[in-house]
Amino acid sequence: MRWLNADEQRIWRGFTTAVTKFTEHLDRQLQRDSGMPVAYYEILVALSEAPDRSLRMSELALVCHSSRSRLSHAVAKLEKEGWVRRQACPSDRRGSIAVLTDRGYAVLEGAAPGHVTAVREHLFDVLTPEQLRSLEEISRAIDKGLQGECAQVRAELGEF
Amino acid sequence: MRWLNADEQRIWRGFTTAVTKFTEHLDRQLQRDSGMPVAYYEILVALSEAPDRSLRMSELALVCHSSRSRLSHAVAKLEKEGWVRRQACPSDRRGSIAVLTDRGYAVLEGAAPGHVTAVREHLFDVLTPEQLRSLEEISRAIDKGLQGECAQVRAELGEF
DNA sequence: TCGGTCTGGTTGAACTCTCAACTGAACATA
DNA sequence: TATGTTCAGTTGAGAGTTCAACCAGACCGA
Repeated sequence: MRWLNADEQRIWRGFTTAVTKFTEHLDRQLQRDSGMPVAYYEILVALSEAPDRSLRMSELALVCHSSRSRLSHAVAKLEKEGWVRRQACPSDRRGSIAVLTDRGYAVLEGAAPGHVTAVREHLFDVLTPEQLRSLEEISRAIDKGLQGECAQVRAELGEF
Repeated sequence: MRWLNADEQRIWRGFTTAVTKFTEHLDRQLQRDSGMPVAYYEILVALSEAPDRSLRMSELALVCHSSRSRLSHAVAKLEKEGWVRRQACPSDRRGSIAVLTDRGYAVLEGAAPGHVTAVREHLFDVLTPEQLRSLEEISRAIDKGLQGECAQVRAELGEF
């Protein structure tokens, strides 16, 4: 087994530090200004972009990179807030369809500007166009390298 | 306020997707193979690298980019496992020093190879040297752009 | 049509994290 | 020495996540 050498360690720690701080900042901003965690925001976004502002739970889980369980709990909470409602799936009686309510849409409209601003300020404004191109490639490479794993998890646990 | 354009959205989503999948993979691997979340692993690493394998709680929080509260809960758990113990700080009676036990060190030795392998497989092995250099710069830029925010949070909440 | 298996989704318990409140010690000032 | 403030760390409650167990409907071969 090969350890990380000094260069690799520096890169690794720099990367995790940046990602940790960045995601925590976004989470804190959204929680403070709109009272919801990023995970819930992403559910609302996914629904808002779907036809009829609705998606089956399994589709939604896929889009949000969320486990079924997590999504189920989250949608339960969002439903209690009145931002989402669930309705039966006509074609498959096992299925359940999450629908973004008007109130949910309004909340999303209120939350989006602050969130987008935070993303812009701390990602797009601090990187050069060249670095952004590079970041896209890097993301794609990491994602691709993870395909196998995720498929395996899906197979083993019926998750994702 | 400026929304993200199509290019920016593609980059943004690619980035969050990659980061989410990557960190979840690491967390799952460590939890499955060594029964601990990455956050706890990082505490053990930080202690193992400190002189006498010990650090004051506040130092440890700083190194781990963790809030005092989170760290306190985490160390309580690690103490219950017998991987860490707390002792009084001689120079400041408010202080508390976390010490990595031999058992804790052994657990870390057992967990490290799998974790490092996962990091290598899904980060260093999928990126070119050029991309790694670029990633380091990108991380540094993001981190730097967040300095102000973190200082502000520190000031407001006495956290970090 | 029956039984077995797979799939979509939910649930509860255990765990981790966050936030705010709190304790006790240090420090500064009068 | 008394008082107010700051600092280190802990605690408990509430919120979100994970994991495993579960239910019910769909699917499939005999």
